[in-house]
Amino acid sequence: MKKKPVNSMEVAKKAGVSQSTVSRVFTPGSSVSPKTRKRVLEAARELGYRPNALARGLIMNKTNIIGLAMRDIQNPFYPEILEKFTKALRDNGYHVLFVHTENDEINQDEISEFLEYNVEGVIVTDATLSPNIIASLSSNGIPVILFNRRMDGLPCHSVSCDNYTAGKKIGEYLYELGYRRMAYIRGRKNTSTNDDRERGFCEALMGRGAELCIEDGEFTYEGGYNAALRLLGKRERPEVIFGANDITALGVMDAARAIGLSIPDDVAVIGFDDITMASWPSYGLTTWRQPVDEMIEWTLAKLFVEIDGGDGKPSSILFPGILVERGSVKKRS
Amino acid sequence: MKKKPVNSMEVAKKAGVSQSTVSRVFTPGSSVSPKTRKRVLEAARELGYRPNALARGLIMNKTNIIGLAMRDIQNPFYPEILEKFTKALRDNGYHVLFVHTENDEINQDEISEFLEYNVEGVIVTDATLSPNIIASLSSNGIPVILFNRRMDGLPCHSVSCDNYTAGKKIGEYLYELGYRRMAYIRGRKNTSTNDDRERGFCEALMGRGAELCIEDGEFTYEGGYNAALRLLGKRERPEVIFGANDITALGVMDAARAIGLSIPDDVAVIGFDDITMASWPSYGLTTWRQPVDEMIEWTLAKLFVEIDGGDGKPSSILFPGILVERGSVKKRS
DNA sequence: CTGAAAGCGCTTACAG
DNA sequence: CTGAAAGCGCTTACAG
Repeated sequence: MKKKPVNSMEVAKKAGVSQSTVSRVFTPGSSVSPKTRKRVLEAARELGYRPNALARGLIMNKTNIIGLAMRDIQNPFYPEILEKFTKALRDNGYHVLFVHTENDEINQDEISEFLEYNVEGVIVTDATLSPNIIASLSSNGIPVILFNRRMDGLPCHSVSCDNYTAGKKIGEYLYELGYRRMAYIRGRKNTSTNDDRERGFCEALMGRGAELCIEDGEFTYEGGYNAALRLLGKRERPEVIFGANDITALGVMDAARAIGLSIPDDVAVIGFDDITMASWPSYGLTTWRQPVDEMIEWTLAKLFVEIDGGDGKPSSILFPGILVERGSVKKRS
Repeated sequence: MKKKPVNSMEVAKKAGVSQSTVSRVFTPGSSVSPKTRKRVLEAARELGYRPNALARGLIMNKTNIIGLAMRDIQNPFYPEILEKFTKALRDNGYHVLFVHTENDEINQDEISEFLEYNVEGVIVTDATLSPNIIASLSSNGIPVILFNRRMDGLPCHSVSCDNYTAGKKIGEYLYELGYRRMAYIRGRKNTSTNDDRERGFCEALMGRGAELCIEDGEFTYEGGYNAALRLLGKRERPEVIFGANDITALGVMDAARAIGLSIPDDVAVIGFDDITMASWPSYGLTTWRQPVDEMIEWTLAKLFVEIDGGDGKPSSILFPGILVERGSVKKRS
């Protein structure tokens, strides 16, 4: 059913000029006389002409496409990220080739797509790339930016919240509030977001005489819910549970309530991310806010510099973020 | 910083064959001797060659790109849709050019992107297109499928839940349970999802001696929350509130609780969509489940038929969906 | 300011 | 089975 769209030659004929001239009219910065321009635009409008981005991309070696790979779209943290990236990229004249990654590590097929379509850069939000895949991208001169994942020693950029320090501060915060029996519900292991938060949290507690119990939660609501059930069913249940992200913490809150516990009196809960739902009255979750806007801004700035021929030196940045106190944690009396 | 990727000519030289042969090796169904194929693949692997999808798209007039336009990514209903579409499209060899629409009606710029990149089809989830934009797509032979929006008399396909009948059944269900003072919280007006649900609901109640009060809610949590506050502050508050979608209904539940009302005893709540959160223990929202998988399946089947040269006759389908009873509504005693 | 021509990286008849 | 050549729709030196 696909008809051929009109091309610049047809417009040229109609306007009585050469095809080169038509091309110039649609190339910002080219010199065309106002009269000719008008005639060409007129003809183009009548014919419904639009420059073919593929042909343009081919000859200019510039596609204006950015590859965006995202894994956990169901976690409300990410749709917001996707929306903001898409909007900002469009404002800068770029388009988004969207890939949903199934696993923690983005695979070869998913990357091939980016390579074949000659994307100008790749943003990966919550997945990692194996060193040789990053190499294959960067050997093609395609900048890669890891958003919300940290990978040291690889030829790509990364931006995330300073999860280690945040985890530590959360530990200290809870300790100072009087909590001594704590639990942490992990996200997926081997993700820097989880590991850094976990490490920071553990270190804050070490040698202070606080108990710490750890369960697996997979960064999901169900994971948080089930882990909380296990934790809260113990003889000595934790006084506070730190969920590796907000969606986990929401699961914890619901589990606690389901077995008749009240928050924060029977058990306090703290999360990480500050997704919209954390502030919903049903939850009022105390959490650590990731500075999403700054992180996105940095990502794009870096991306555009690299596309423009930046030095390609891998850089990595951590944004602090901030504790947001709501009702799910209170000072122990 | 962008280096040129290796092209088929370089591979040809290395393998000692013509460029045509290299091309054939990468074109499924072309005849190449096993020996030659092996030599070419070897050379390609060593050089890290990948066929350039843009050049291929240009010559074959087939890009393998589908344009996907989505508006309300923040509504948890849609990330799931996005994930499923992306996955299914990839399984069929297509890639997704993602556009986030800012307004209810998708605008010219957003469509230009699709046109310029020669997408083979367009899926629009929760936005509408003006007739002349649809015309410009279909005159280029690009099939358009509206997902979760109904538009009659336009040259495009549409699939959605039978919102009118569902709204009606919800009205009857509530009536039969003994509810007489009801409220409906609207989604954005002039969206078929809202209008059909509203119309069905109203008609079910008409002439039965039930009261119906309507408030605006914009399909958002905040909208639902605030509308509920208005409704529940009245002298005669409604016995049940129907939120135009689940996220609205969740806002209603939180608002009701915030002012000390219990659900469903003081006020019952019903939603629409059956998003994951509707089944969370904190909510247990009774709602109407949209048959998302079937809707997606139909969309893709139709899309592929059209791409293959279908008749282009606009078709429209409604799936019934089903009532899912949870705890937020109960029989009135 | 404008046109003729080369070339981006491919696919595909057409010969052989 | 394989190669030479044309062509997809553009941009951009190069002349004029």
